[in-house]
Amino acid sequence: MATGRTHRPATRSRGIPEATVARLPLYLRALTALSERSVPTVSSEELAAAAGVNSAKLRKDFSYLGSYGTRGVGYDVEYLVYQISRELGLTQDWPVVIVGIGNLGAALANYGGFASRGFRVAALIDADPAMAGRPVAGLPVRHTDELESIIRDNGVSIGVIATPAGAAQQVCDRLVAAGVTSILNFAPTVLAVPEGVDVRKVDLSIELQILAFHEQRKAGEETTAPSGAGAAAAAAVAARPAAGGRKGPEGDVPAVMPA
Amino acid sequence: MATGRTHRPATRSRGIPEATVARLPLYLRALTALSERSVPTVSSEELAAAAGVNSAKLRKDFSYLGSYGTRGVGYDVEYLVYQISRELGLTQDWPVVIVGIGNLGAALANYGGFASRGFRVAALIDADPAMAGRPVAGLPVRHTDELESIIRDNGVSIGVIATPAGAAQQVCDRLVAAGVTSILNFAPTVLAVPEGVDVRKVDLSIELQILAFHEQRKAGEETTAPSGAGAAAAAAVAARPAAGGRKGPEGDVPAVMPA
DNA sequence: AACTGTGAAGAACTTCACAGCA
DNA sequence: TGCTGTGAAGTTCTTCACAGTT
Repeated sequence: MATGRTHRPATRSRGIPEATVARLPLYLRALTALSERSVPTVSSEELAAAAGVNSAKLRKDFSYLGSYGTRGVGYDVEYLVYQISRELGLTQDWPVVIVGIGNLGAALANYGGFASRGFRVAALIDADPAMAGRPVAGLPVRHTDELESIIRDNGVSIGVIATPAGAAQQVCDRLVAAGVTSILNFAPTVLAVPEGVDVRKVDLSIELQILAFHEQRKAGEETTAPSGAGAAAAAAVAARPAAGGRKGPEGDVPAVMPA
Repeated sequence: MATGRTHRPATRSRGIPEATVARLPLYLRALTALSERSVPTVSSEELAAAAGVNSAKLRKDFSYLGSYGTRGVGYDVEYLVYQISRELGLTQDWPVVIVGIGNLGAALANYGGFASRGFRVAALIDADPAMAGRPVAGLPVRHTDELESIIRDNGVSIGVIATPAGAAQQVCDRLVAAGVTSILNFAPTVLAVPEGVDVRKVDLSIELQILAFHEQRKAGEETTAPSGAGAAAAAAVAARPAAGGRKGPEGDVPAVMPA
């Protein structure tokens, strides 16, 4: 998982497990696609395949929402779209601001998946005065000075941070002070927020690192040489701090040091 | 979590739990920051705070890697950086290709977090002939026709898909056929891949939807009106398919239909 | 004295397998 | 007959709490 919640511990919100909540958007996406093809009903098996999960899990997930299926038949697509949307809070309009309009911020501003799900980009905000007024995705970029008034005037409660890491905490503090209570953080930093504020993070490089981990294992298993061009990056490496007799991984290899 | 693995079931790779693997990049980032500030050692408590997890979890995680700490003292920062990097496979060079050079692809190409962790962008690939040759992040964009040769010539095993949803599966198929075995997918689609290929997905709108879910709960709890400008999106909504007597959520409210 | 490493308990999540209903 | 909904079993992850080590 590339992402994780911060604060607000393992309290199931109204009985729906976090893991289930995290999958509802997947189901919704699959259902929306079926809806567009005018498919009237779908079985747990079919929907599960479309969403990339297994059917027992899907049925269990839906059981937390209520009994919305029909035995022997399946689920009514339109009805389920509505129920899940409502459960996720997507039947209301959520104004969001995006702070940090670099490549990523611009990509987010242009991303169609937001608008189609009730998220309305209320404003794009950047600290660079040269950006101010420039249109991105049809909206004029506003300067950071206006952050507080934008939040208040639009009743924004969700903020997206796409600034460099160094600016993220400061932006976060200002968002929170102005009334934002949910933050989606793309900056590679851990944000400190007060109780009651939710943070979710997306770190692009973390995902790649997890892939690399598994990729490395594959290469090892097959005795295929890793496709990389040599064990380069191993250069800037530390020697064991002190003393000896340390147990290596699995106890089989005695912590070998590189060149 | 915004992300999930596909295929390759719950088999712990060499005894390290998935949940632990997913946190190693976080620790690494925190450690790198300490390293840059020339901090020599760190306790589990301090490092956990910097990484945004609790210390028991961190110690447990590290225990899967081996015994790399010193009781009464803590962990040697440089040494731990090396051990985690090695475990993640970051001590080798991973050439990656990015397919789909829109805003998001460009943002990824420019993202510094890749290069600094052993990921080298071997090529940027786009289907639009008008893009071909145009420099993005210092690299000329190459046309999709060259995809297979680029993969083979550079020994690429990790591919990043940042195309529109409609093109993603086709791109994926070509990547896999050419030898890619790990895919990071930004397109909002479920990708089908053969056994042995890892897919991780990042869906920008899924994260927002999860935030909206929790945000909705907060608003409910406090009897504060939701900050959105009216319950707009509730328009295109289905009526209950047929029959009656269905159990609503928690059994307390009888599945109310909107206007 | 301070802090790691880890068995053991507990919580969360997943999967099984089948009763129950249309 | 076919498919949902769900107790129960199984698995993974987290947290506790303390023995062990420097």
